[in-house]
Amino acid sequence: MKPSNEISSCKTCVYRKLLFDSLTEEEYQMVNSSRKEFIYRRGEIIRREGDPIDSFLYLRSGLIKLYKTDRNGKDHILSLNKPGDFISLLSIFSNSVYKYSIAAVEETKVCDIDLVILHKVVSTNNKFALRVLNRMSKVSDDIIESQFEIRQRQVKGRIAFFLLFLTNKIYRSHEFRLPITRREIGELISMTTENTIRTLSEFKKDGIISMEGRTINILDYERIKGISNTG
Amino acid sequence: MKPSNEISSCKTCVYRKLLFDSLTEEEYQMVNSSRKEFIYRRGEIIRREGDPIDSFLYLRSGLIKLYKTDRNGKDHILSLNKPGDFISLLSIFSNSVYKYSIAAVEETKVCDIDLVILHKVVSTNNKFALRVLNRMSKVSDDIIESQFEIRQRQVKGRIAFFLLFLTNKIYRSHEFRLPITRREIGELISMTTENTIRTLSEFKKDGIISMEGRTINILDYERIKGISNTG
DNA sequence: TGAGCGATATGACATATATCATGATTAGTG
DNA sequence: CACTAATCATGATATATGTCATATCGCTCA
Repeated sequence: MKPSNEISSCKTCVYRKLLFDSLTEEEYQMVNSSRKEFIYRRGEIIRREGDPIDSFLYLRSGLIKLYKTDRNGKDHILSLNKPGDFISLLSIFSNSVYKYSIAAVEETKVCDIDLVILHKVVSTNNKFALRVLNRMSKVSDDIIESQFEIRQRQVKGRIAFFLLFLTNKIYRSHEFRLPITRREIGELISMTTENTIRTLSEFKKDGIISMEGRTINILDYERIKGISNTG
Repeated sequence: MKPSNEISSCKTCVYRKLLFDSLTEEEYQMVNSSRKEFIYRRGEIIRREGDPIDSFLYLRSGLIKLYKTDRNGKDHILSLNKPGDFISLLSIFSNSVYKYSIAAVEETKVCDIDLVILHKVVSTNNKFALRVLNRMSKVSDDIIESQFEIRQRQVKGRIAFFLLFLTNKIYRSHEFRLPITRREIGELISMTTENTIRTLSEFKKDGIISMEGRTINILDYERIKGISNTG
């Protein structure tokens, strides 16, 4: 991890209207001056489960995973998050600790705002507080929702669901590079690495996707949708 | 569902200190006067997924389940909640709709506070707002946590985990009546009714629990803990 | 009070998924 | 550039779990 040298500000941030457009000039100055920016490379851990929450994290670019490690040392990925999502969960209001770990799955730029500053702004600007709240609760809602979707499917349906997730939510394209290893896909949808690989190979053999290493092309979108809906 | 006739107030509520002790007399009057109380019997649906959120619900006595119905009509229970837990999720701040259904699994008394009133108090009393926020985020945190615990175990471990949950979190006793059917247990821990029944029977045959209909007695707590930790 | 339905129970069998083994390929690193 | 370790890949087999069938029990309500 290293500090970013890029000159930037919340004002020019593309995600500004998601969050900061309700701040007064003074509030904005407070937030922006306390703000640090960090760059993490693929694999780097941004926060560990149990770390104290002392800042408000905001994903500027890249892709991260939220995950928890179980008692056997096996990781379970809760969600993949892209810019615009909040990383810090609601726990930041209870001044608690992280309930899961956060790692970069590709080069990722993170904004870091001191929690004391954020609290100050939140307590004086009601509109902003509500905005923060909304964005944050979305993260947990999404986790619960996707876990629900995963647990009602079996292997093929889960893989299909995951491919649709990448197609529609992450890349908005039928062609993309898998951002995570097959092992991580397994950790995300609760199945073994072997079965993940096997199922992707099967999809390829059946001609509904093409696959060259990490590069995937959704050839038969409707068929994948069908598998996601029935498997 | 029927209105409760019991004379009660937030002031004398046993859960008062969890939430209402930071209200001024005036705020308290506002909340308490808008407050309605309802009683639901076992099986009654309190809210359905998709219902608009127009009130703040608070569980006074009884036990409820939060659940979602999948595309095949199968229910998946997200959590069992007891008094002191908040039913309304954070979505109440975005004035949205329920993301899951809520049903009573035993006779349950629910306090219902008009959302407009709650918003008013929240926007003027910061301490209260934070309190509400904390209690509400706990519900989603708990759901995510328990789903994580379930998904890392297999059948026996899940049943053992569920028995420990009832023992430690719900009844605080080694002897209790199962609040839900075997089918619902399956819906909670993602397994079939048959396997749920089989596993409970096996635990009984092995002498680690006694079981007479819905009445369970944890005979060998350490053994169950062991199964929960390794299975 | 008894007809009927859901819950509990259990066995036989089918199937999904995990595990283990073994190579080939790829990516990172000195 | 070569070495090492991770990733990807696939088959054989074991195991966990689901499915289907059938029976009893015990409510609930007409």
